[in-house]
Amino acid sequence: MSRPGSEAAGQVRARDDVLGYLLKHAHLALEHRTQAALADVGVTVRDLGVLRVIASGEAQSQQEAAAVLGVDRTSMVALLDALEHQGIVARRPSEQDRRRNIIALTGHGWEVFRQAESRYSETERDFTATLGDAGAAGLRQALRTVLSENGHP
Amino acid sequence: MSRPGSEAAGQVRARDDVLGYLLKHAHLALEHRTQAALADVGVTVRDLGVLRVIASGEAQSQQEAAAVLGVDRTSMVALLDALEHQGIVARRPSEQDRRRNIIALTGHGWEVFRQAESRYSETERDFTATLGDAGAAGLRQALRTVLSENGHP
DNA sequence: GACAAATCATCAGTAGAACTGACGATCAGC
DNA sequence: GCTGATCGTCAGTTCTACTGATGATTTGTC
Repeated sequence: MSRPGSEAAGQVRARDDVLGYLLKHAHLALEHRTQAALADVGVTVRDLGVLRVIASGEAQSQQEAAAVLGVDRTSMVALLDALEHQGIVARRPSEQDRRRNIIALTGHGWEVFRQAESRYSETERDFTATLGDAGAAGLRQALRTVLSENGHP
Repeated sequence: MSRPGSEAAGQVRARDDVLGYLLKHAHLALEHRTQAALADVGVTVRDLGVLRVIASGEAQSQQEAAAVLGVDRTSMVALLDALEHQGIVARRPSEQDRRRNIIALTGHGWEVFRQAESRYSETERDFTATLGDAGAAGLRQALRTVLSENGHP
């Protein structure tokens, strides 16, 4: 049991043993490096996430994209407004359901996406370099496992 | 090379292969579960982080705590204001340097911390249950490695 | 076919956290 | 003793997230 006082420190878990801390800061560090790598492509990390779900076909409508990315549907509006204004994505009403907006990459959008994804892959490879290929794959697999076991789509 | 069109999807990396996505959502999922587990203790996830660096002795002053946690020094003021108001932490000016505030847990603060940390540990164990002890340790180690290799204290 | 309920995108307003720039108080170097 | 730097604090700005409402449209029910 922890006692108040200077000797108690040894009984408290060090911060680099706390999974929440490790996940948060690993995410932050990678995001920070990615942001720098994407700077001259003209898109942000958030944008790249949106582009990815559109390009992969995992999402067709705005709400699908929002759900996959875990962002609010109302935030997606502004996010797409900016991308549409840059000529990277285009919205058109669905023919089956005219309430929905089908979002797609423009020709220019594909070029931007290809370039941004290339920069990102490079950054990620660099980020996990010391783990080796097997270690990086193991890390991904472990994260996939905990996510799927904790109610993730 | 990616071509615009419906056949391009297969050539785009799936989202659950993207490390940034995995890290972000794993962090979010754990934070979400922790928040629920801490609800009736009366502290937030952010608070627990602060309590931990104080309890472990990793930080004595406000700025040290802010630096370790990666939060802004100005945000730390409000964070500590709330904890002090709840009687969980106490500020006193350092005797060596009277610009600095030494922050410490009160007796009640230690009790709250002990309880919150216990809830958190349980949540974390549950979160990584399917990985097994070795798998969870491997995940932590991999995260520690990439962090230290990417300029982290 | 007509009506009620649900869904999609949007917008306005609100709340929270991060960051900037400034301030007074204090310390360290010269 | 003076100058420059550091610590905690505060005010103001920005960014994101979330709530609640709206209009347009679809789906289900009678």
